[in-house]
Amino acid sequence: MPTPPAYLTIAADLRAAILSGELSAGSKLPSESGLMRQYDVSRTVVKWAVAVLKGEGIVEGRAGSGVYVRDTTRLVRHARARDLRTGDDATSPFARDAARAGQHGTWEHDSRHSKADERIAARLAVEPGSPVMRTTYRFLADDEPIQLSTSYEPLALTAGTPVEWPEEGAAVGVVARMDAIGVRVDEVVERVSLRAATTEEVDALDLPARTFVHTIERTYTAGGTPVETADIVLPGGRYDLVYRIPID
Amino acid sequence: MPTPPAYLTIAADLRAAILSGELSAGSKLPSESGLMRQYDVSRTVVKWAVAVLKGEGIVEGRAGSGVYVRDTTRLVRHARARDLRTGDDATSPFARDAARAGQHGTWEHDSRHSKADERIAARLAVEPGSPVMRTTYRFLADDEPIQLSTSYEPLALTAGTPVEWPEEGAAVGVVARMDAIGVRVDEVVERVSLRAATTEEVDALDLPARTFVHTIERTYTAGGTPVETADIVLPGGRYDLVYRIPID
DNA sequence: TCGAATTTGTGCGTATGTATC
DNA sequence: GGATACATACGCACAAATTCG
Repeated sequence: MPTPPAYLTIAADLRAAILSGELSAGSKLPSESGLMRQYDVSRTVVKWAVAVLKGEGIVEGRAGSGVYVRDTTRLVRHARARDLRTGDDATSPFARDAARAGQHGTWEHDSRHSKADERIAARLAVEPGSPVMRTTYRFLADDEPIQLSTSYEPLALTAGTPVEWPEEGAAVGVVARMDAIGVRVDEVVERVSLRAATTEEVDALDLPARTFVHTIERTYTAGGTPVETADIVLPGGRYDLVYRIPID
Repeated sequence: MPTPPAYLTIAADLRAAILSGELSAGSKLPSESGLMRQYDVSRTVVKWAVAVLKGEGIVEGRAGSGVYVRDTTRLVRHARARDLRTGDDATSPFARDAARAGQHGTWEHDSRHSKADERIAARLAVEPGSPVMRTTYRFLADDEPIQLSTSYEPLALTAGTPVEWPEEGAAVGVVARMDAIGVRVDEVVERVSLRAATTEEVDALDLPARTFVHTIERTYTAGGTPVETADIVLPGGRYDLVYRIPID
């Protein structure tokens, strides 16, 4: 049986200490010098060990200070029919999820007219170049950025109606807004994927470099016709996604 | 404007070449010696650059051979009411997903009586230590392992019935099997999460070391009572998860 | 079959820059 | 300012796996 390399052994030890709670969120790992002495290895080995944990997203290095255990408390994003079918008293699904976690959910948005590129056109079943309402969102929980989203709606559907501008009417949420113009949304499809965060996402979400994100392609349809599609970006390891699907 | 470190520049160059298709799946990256000459840097820098890409799961090193671009074609796992409500002619949801991707889906399983630990007991709403049927699965697409799953059913529900042993009856899938004993499954909840793969998962799924996996906690309920719960493990970056949720 | 060349994996030592305390 | 800590980088060495003549 081959012995594992030293840097993996050290990484495993530190990981176990973190998962057991011995090293809690926010606490500092032993310094590189300390680990060098403790394991009698070179700085190279220590750096590779810590790099493994950084790659797993469970620690974060700060130059001049130390390496710290990241907060792993998870937010939960719920997707279920009941939450989407909102009434007049509704708040947004995001605000509700934040409230469930005891946090205060807010968001910034920016809506403007745009044209569908090939990817969005295919998802909305319109011609490339068709006019769409494009809205970018940045969601904050207790003032920390926690979710990005870019939403597209075909203007052929909403132009001139009271819900043309997503954040300016009384109705909240795609289902309620479409309902207000007589469009009955009856299905939502989400495609969940995983990839490394881009540098833009690292900046916008205040993430450590080289972390992972969940990406969700969400499309609402009414009678088979897409009425909204969105690209949603969530920090990986900070979110659990919960789907509740009725059967029959 | 600070210039990015050399190793990130090299990583970005290689990543761009991969994403653009210039370096296609299965092709070999330039050797470390080649990159050292090309960028006029030390071997250390090249190794850090490649380590970034390994951490992103887009390349894979093979000692003595080279570093290769990983296959990024994605399987799609569908979760929707229509697929779960299977009739007599049904195949498993997994086999159907594989067929959609033009692959041949098979699986191995191992069922045995067991006792619910705390975690499973909470999910099944039974007392810890209660008897359960525990079934482990290993799913293969074209003979390559692609998914792991461990399923638990309370024996209080199924013991002595024709569906006690999940893979031995005529009915396929949880919904159809429960239907056969008069239990009407009406909801499934899935919680999707993300974490680094364990060494066991790396072995069982034939993954390169230190990659990510999606984990899904799935629970079927009938009238609010849990009838089955499962832990599902999928290689990150190889799977897209699609959820289709009816509204109203 | 064998051995040499190549390539990655692991590891040591050192140096400089820069952020933090 | 000085001490400490991490980030980046150079050079070297040997082991292990693979490739290929």
